[in-house]
Amino acid sequence: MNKTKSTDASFAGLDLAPIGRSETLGQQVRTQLGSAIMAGRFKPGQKLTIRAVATALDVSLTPAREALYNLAAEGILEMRSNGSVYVPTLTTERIIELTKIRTALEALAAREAALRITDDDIANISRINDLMVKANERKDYAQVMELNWEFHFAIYRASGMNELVRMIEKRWMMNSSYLNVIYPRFGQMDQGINNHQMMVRALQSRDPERLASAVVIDINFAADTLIDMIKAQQSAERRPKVAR
Amino acid sequence: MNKTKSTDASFAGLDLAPIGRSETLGQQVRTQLGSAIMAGRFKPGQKLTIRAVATALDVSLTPAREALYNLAAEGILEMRSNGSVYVPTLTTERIIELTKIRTALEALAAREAALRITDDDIANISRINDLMVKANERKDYAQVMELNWEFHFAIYRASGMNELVRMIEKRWMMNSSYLNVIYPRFGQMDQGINNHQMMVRALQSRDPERLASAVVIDINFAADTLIDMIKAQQSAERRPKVAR
DNA sequence: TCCCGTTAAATGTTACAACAAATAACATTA
DNA sequence: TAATGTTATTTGTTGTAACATTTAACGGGA
Repeated sequence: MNKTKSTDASFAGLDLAPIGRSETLGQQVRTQLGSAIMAGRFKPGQKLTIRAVATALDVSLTPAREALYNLAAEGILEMRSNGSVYVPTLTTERIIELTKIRTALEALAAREAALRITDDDIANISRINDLMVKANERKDYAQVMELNWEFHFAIYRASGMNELVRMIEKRWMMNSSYLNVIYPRFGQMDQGINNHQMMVRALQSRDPERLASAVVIDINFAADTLIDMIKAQQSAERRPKVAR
Repeated sequence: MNKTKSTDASFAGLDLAPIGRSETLGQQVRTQLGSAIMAGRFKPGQKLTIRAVATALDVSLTPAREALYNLAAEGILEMRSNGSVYVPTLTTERIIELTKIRTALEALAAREAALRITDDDIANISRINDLMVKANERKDYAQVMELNWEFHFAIYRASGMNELVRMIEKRWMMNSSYLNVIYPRFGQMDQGINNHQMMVRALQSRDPERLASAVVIDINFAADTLIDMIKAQQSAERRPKVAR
């Protein structure tokens, strides 16, 4: 009946942290590439070769390949039939599909979050939003993008559904190579700010449906502007009047 | 103005298929493991070591590791901190979360499918359902499970959303290690048959909401029975009156 | 100039060996 | 007998080399 687990009493109050066993090289490479992608530091369509990654991060082919192929397996990078890995390119059709999927997932997360969120969480989220408004006023769009990320995921994490949050994260990463496309024209972000205030109010009233529809509006708005910009960029590339 | 693509006319009517360049070993291993998982040939919690896979399929460690880790990256297998890969175990809480996600994704696929499905598709789906009813009558439950898979995915594919279909496939694979748990008690599958007929009728009327709610009912029903069985199995394991 | 075949370079694939870490098996002691 | 320390075995990690394939560069001929 008695558990034989011998928790030596002399180690009771010491509160020792488990030794920080370092991640494997493959995981470290994966992390580095992941945050580079999230920060939009790769261009859409860019080719990521195994050897380039390996030499850039000073590891051998094995961990570089592992990281690259895992990212591809997760759908964050795209692997073509010749084995090369690319930063995905977004066509209009693909954006439409991704947006529908995001809508379904993030609306679910929002509904669950509205039921479970604490007052502290709401205060924190509201604070993030204020910071984002200020960053927008001083036109620090890189900061705006980062705070936007934090704002949304603070809400989604409140759902308590970790697997769902991970899935949403991946969808966001699929878009983030287009961050640099979006930056310049973010002056009209006022609409986005409006959406966020709707979300905060919905949180305060803890109304699942209201929050969900606010999230859906925000997603669709972002998708529409992204489509506009991609179209604008494409037509600009088609007629390069001024040679570079 | 004229495209310079030289499609040699002498190869016009020949209809030659592209040379079947064999997949890489890693992909083949991945495929084999995938179908073994789908068929429920691994037990929940089972450990899949790199070397075991490598020797079983007669390849070196490299492709075996690649396949295993990709499956883990996709969320189909579970990787623990020591680097070992396991067939995931489903707790009740996890099933509840997965079910909510499945509901969101498959309802979306159903709605889109109802708008796009052709008469031929409907006829085919109805035929699959008939085969499934017959298989159920002759208690060929392995066949029932396979036809159930075909039935659902024939609908989802009609949505035209490939990415979404892939996501749903992964969710199904997460459950399929429990197929062997489900087989024995599938006599009460009659309810499931009922659900399918609701889905077929909704397809025929091309009513998105009706189809979506039928799908949701089916998913929740399956999840409930799975939870029941897991609980029953656990309590059976807790008191092993008869020694093995 | 453009097409085509040839050659060279780049890149992905795989096996293997050496190493490190985790786990299991064993022996020892209280 | 149960806890603990020790050893052996298993298993994951990573670099390297050899190989196969793809892609780029080159050059002759129509």
